Amino acid sequence: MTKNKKNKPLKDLPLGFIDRQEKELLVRDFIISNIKEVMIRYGFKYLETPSFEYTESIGKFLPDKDRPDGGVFSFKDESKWLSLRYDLTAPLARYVAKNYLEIPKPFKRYQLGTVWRNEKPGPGRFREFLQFDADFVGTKSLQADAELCVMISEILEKCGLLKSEYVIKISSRKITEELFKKINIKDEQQKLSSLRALDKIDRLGWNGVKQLLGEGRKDKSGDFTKGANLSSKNIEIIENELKKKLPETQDLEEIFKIFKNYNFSNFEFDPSIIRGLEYYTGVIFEVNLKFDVKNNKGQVIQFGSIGGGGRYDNLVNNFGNYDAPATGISIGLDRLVYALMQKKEFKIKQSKPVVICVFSKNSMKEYIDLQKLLREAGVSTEIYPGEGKLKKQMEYANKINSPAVILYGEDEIKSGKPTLRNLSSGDERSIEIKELVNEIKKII
RNA sequence: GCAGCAGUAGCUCAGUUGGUUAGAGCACUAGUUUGUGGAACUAGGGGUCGGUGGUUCGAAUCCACCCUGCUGUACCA
Repeated sequence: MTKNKKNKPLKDLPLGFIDRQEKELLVRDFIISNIKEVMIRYGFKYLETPSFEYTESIGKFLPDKDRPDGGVFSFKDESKWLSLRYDLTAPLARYVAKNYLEIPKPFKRYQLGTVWRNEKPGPGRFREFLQFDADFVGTKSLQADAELCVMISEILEKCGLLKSEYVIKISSRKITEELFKKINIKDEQQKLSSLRALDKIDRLGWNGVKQLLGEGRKDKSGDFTKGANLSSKNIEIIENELKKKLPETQDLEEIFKIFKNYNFSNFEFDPSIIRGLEYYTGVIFEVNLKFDVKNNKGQVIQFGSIGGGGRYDNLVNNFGNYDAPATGISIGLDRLVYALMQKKEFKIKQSKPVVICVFSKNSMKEYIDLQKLLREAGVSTEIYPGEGKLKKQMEYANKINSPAVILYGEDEIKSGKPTLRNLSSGDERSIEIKELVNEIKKII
């Protein structure tokens, strides 16, 4: 405990940023290794792009503002604004536009990377998080869209999920497009707020959504949200259309046929899937987990999707004249980790070294020889990394969940038989050095 | 951004209608066998009671403003 708190730097983290512990990182590593393995088998190229991009390269909306804010972290460098990327799709579009002549067409790439969003964090949602993206650029074939769904399913199942624990929900922007034509909504703003309203079905239900399509909605705290102001007749038409159980657009009919060829059935047609992003043009999908996810207080929370994607045929085009229709998927890895950690199967071994206690600095050579012997045999081992009484060393070993402690004091060194103490049972035995590895392996 | 609620030790919280040096549990440190952890016991460290200003003889407690957090909602290109 330090005195004199005044003028000390803050030990707090900025809003929405967190330290991540080993337990979580190991699960993440496990997922990543599965992703890489699947991506190689599916023939995707591995790409990395920088964290920063010119603001104008990853968002067409900012140039005339003197301060680009609204969701991204930005700063002005010399004369240009730079931003931390907020997703991996915009940088991909930039990459393809920049390297169009060299890359194979179609171009398949996957990427793992941290993205940043300057938004209000929520449970399991942070301002810095890891995303996984896989995309096909330069093809209109729905084979690509279908393969993304099959591929993500394979990854999830490799990670240990059962078919009953997740589902891919599918729809198409063409459905809402035709719907707007049918009820004759032309105002872009009105279309947009209608889409946003529809996007909230899973959370607010049809009741809430209808309020948002109409005049507006008052939430639990008493705050009022203005709606899209559609007529009640039109709202009714929308509801009826979107409650249909069968797809009526050509792209969906086709992709379902492809799923059949893959013998892939773990999907659901759900016309209420919208996806917030404006750039989608066709098939859209969302990956939803079906088991309960709890917060740290043990309450079941509304977890929503862990990712999704869809077809965006015009994004690359924004950079120039290359016509590069594309489709892709993004997964929020940290959210997936958060959910998977709650499943019992995910007890991944953390590092728990055997601790060699230090009795005397004069015996360091002997400790090091033991340590070397054990480490070379593949046993996680450490010499107590400090000084202090045996009691303190035992407390340390206990704290780090060490399986065993080796006592190698003067007497033991003289007789050549270290004492091995099993920390879970408390048993203590004198062991020949050549038997040490075997004995320890029994304990671990 | 908007709305509601909250802010007392590292953590979880108590603090009675404003009244002396602000408390507990856990955690931490040191002891209770100078070679033995997880239990127990003893002692100890650690708080400008989120901040600033005000009301009052007196404020953790009342008032105003600000900051931060939680929840809902919006935004999420």
